[in-house]
Amino acid sequence: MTALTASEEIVLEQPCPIRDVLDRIGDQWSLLILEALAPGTLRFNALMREIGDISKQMLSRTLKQLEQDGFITRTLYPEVPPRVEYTLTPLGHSFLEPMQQLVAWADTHHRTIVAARLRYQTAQTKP
Amino acid sequence: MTALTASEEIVLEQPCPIRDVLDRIGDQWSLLILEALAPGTLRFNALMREIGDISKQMLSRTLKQLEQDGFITRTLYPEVPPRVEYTLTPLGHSFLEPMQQLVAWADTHHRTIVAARLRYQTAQTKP
DNA sequence: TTTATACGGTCTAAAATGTAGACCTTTAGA
DNA sequence: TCTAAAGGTCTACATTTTAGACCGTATAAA
Repeated sequence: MTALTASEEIVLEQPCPIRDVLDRIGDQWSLLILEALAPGTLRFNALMREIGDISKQMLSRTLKQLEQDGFITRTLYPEVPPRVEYTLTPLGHSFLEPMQQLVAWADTHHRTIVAARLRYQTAQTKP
Repeated sequence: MTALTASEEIVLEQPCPIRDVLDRIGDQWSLLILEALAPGTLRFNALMREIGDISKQMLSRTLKQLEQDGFITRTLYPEVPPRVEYTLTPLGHSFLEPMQQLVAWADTHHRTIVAARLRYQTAQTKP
């Protein structure tokens, strides 16, 4: 019995579609990157500036995953200094549609959540 | 100039509603817990069994955050052994509506993503 | 001529976060 | 008497994230 190949492992590891997809997308940075790319193509450093507080390593790593999963494409122009452009694929765009609903929800209910948080705090500190 | 209180910090720290909400919800477990509670109230250990591979500590911690943000309520019945029930609030339910869209999207596109992943792998290993 | 800057990363060490599993309290049942 | 169950907390270890130095090349400024 031979060991599984890396790709076979990846396929078998996650039997639940929702977990498989959301484990990747729900990781603090993926979503922000996809949103940043929604208006159009951006280069690596432009993405860094756009997002603001992501480290190079995480941006690099997350972009690789998003490319791997087919959400974005990476185009390297062999110039000096090198130019690398990241663009949403149709899959990436289609993902943002249901995402917009979530973003709208967040916008609408943000105040409610902040209020709940404050209520909880005061309830804990002076019981 | 006095330091900020904890609650003031929480309010000021996150100026972006979407990040604020999704940083909490997009953390590997929150979503799974909310989905598990969608059909109805569950007790702590029932949640553990339902989710399967979450640690007690993370379940406990995440439930606390969800309660803090007003997504769920925690009801303790002072029996022995104690009984604790977790239930979605209206806010929690309303959140699941846009979430369903995302889950549906994940379901629909899961195969595409897995395929993209495999293609990427083979492209990398034999260039 | 030397120096600085920009590009798109990688590498390393340290900090933050997550995990598994022992432990706690009280009561009922074997 | 010993075990199990409830809903957690605590500790030690493992994994993940971060900050920041570094890399190679080329153009622009001093």
